Amino acid sequence: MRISDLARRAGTTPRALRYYEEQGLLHPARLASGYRQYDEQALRVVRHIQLLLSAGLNTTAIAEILPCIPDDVTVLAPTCPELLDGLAAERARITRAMQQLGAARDVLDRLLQSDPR
Amino acid sequence: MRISDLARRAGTTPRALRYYEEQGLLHPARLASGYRQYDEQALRVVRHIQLLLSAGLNTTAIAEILPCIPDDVTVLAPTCPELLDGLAAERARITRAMQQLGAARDVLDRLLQSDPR
DNA sequence: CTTGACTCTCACGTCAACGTGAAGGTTTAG
DNA sequence: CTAAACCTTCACGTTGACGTGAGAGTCAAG
Repeated sequence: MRISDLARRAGTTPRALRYYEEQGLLHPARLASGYRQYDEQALRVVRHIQLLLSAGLNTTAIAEILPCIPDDVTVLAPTCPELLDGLAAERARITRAMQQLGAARDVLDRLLQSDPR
Repeated sequence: MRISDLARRAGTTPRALRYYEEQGLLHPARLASGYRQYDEQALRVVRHIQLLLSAGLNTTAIAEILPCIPDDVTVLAPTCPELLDGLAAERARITRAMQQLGAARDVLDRLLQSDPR
């Protein structure tokens, strides 16, 4: 699978995929021509990257987490133990972010409540 | 109340407060010396700004929303009707963001589940 | 009346996740 | 065999919410 195929299937751009590789998140094989070659597994990895990015993790944190995410999603990983503290901290950060989003949504709801429609 | 007092009470910096003013979010009075003078109400406004910023709204959107938020929080605002669509869109965006955060947290939870402690 | 802690207004720097050409090689359909 | 449509590697540009001095005025205490 070539870069723009994967980009299309993941709903992103070739540039983003090259950037992920530059940050150590993807490691595609290379053809003799230099073209990047992605396998099916790469699509799931990219989806994980997008999810974690949208959760506010940066590429550095994701680079540490990704190797701990098993290929087969139904099987739990032998979690990298040195990351547990960091992961718990990120989890707490996400929970706080969700609470803040909820509070912000409540503010908007107070305004939308008097909707004349 | 001077700028660094408000900054301390709001857990932010003078620079951020000047930036908010530059973006039209705050309108402090000025002393003859040119010093900014903030009233108690300003603290609540700053908290609203922080909340909405953390929810992913930019200063432009917040500048439109703020005048619709009543001083007395217990009273609903006569909502600015032209903003309803934008507010609803932001609300939807926040809901999606919360869902993505939840999904990302689930990913982390799968990894944390095998915590040996 | 001076010193230290504020304050003011420019104005450039930062950081992360890409966007956007530039200049050139590769693949594939006709 | 050629032209379109890919791909490659630099490398600089963008965006938003500030950080960080620079240079200068202001205020409160001793």
